[in-house]
Amino acid sequence: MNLEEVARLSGVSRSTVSRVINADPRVSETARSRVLAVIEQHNFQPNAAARSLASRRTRMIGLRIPGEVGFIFSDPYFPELVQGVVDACNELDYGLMLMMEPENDPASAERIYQRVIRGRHIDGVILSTSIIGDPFAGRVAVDGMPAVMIGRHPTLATVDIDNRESARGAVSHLIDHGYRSIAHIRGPHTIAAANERADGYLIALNEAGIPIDDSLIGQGDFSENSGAMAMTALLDRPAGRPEAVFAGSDTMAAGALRTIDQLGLSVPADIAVIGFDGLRHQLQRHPSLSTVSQSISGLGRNAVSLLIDRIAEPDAPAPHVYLTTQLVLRGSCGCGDSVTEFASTRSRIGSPSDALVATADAS
Amino acid sequence: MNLEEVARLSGVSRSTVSRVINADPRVSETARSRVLAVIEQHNFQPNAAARSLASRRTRMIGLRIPGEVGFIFSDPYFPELVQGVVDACNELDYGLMLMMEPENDPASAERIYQRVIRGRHIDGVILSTSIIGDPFAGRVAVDGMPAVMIGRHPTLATVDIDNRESARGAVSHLIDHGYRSIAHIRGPHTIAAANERADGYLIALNEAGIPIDDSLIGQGDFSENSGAMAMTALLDRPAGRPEAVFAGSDTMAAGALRTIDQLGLSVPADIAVIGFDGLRHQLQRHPSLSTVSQSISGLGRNAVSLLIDRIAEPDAPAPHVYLTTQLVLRGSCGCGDSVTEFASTRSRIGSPSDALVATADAS
DNA sequence: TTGTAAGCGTTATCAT
DNA sequence: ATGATAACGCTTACAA
Repeated sequence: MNLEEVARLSGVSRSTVSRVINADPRVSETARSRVLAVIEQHNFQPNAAARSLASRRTRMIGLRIPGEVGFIFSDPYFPELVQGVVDACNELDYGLMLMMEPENDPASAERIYQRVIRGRHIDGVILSTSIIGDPFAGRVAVDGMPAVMIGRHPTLATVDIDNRESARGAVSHLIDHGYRSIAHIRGPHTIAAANERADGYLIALNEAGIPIDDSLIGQGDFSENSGAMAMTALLDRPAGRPEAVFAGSDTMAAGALRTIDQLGLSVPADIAVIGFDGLRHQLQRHPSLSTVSQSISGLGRNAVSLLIDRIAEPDAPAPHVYLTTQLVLRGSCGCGDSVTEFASTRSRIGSPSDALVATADAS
Repeated sequence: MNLEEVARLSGVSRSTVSRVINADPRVSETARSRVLAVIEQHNFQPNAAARSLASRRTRMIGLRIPGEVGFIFSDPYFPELVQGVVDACNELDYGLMLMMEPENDPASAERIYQRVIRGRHIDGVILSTSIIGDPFAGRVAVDGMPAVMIGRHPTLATVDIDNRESARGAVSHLIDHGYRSIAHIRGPHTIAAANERADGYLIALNEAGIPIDDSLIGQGDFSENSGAMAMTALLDRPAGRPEAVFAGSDTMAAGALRTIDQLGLSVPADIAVIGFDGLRHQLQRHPSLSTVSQSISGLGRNAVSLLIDRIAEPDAPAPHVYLTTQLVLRGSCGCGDSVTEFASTRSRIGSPSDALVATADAS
């Protein structure tokens, strides 16, 4: 069954059937209803490849998760992101192609790139994490593939949160509690968001006139285990254990809490903890985790709608959208448990508050 | 740049270029090298839609995760499955389309089905979870879409583990420890694997002559929280707390352990715990979780390769493949921590050991 | 409002 | 081994 046959059965031309299917207003009611009846009766569905070939649009977008993030298993970040992207795709009748490169296989990554991007399997692509030095973002621009970065990028359209200001706020809050020896468990230097959060940590200390102590900065990779190990090192410092720790993600915070528990220390009495992400998961424990909450699925949804816009108007200026975050105060930072106060960064289109990202016009 | 132009630049016909691209042996070395040079030079990549239209194959497969599983966030099962599927797709140069239905929106689910399956966006589909009464599996067969079920199904090709035998083994092990009051935290009745694991639990008790006590069977939904709540109820039983609990998933076991911790009870002294899945994640805690370990990514990889086979030979008999599981004994069941013994179910093609699944010929 | 006809960029068949 | 040429099933001017 194809357009031709539907046309024959409804006594109209192929073009008219095509118009009906594509909701073209230039069709008479009688023709439309006849065609729709035939379509209904035969449960006809137009062939995707033929549509794509003729219209030069596939109604598919890609979600690219870089090979550098080997922590997909241990961090609920990606499942939540995918959920947001999928939901938006479903609403807009777009298909989603998952592009995950193998971790250490550039040849394979290149094959995937060629087939999917240059072969025009998709109309546009969402890049999920700003990796320092990642060539992918530059290439899609060269190949004329519409793209949206979740994270920061000077020329691509972006959806992001203000990582630096959010982190600064969290650490300032710890300082307000009276803590002065505040540690940070940071993510990889190759991931932009990790650097921005570390920047926010430094800024907050500077603002309070607290000297920076490098031994208070632990290195993690966003996995729970790395958080636990970094915490172990921080508690072993010759200079003594810190009064508080700001973890670059809730998952690393969970690891830190595990270490703290195992050593028989208590939170927040012995050491206060604040995380970053606002994963539902971390609500369960006692005391529950204070954190910078962001809507990860919201990032995904916004990225999709932005991308669809850009597919329609590839030459419009690339917008940079920033979503709000909330500082959610619960038990682990020293606030009474079940207390929830909010301090929001502003949601806006433009540049983050510190104006470090190259700006672009709003859409 | 298209085939035509490559042909012109290499001084051959379009057909020859097509043959080169598709590794057709009937091309002279001279022609092949000339064509390859031009392709290389212009970085040519054939258009996916045109290929699909002419060849009637898209080189894309779908992974369908049913809307019934609302627990995607809280369970690392799906990320790991996706990883296995993606890896296999990458190796075989197939693209992966994610199909996740919204939870309570049949109309939207239907739209997705029509567009993707009937519109022939994909060459085949992997169905990720056997849901009782789910019409999807039946429909793909009707629509002539090759499919592989991860789980059980009478007519479709399947990749699965022997849930019942694995669960029986785990519970038998608890019985061997001397426990007689053994609880089970089970998954939803709509999910086949949950029922099979519950069956295994009952069988093990029967074999040992231990009477079934319904109050020892807690209901969960595979989320950590549901495990915690079920455990709370089990510990509150008027008949007293059980000596051991077999959880239908590691995630629910983690919830149960949380409850046990919070009540100040200790594992395995006060209560022994065995989980199911073998998530890396659960290795970290003390005592670490004894569990039935399965290779979730292996299920995904096998499903892909099986699916590709079926796309090539849709009329071959549908194989049922069973992967091994291991009973991994660590601290939580009462075995000394760091002790690891293995009891494997056998990996095989055919029917599970209890022969409850309709059999099919091996491929 | 409708139909005609020319693509879209491949693959596949059939000669040569 | 190579080249014409006809599909593949749709969209989209352009005509009517």
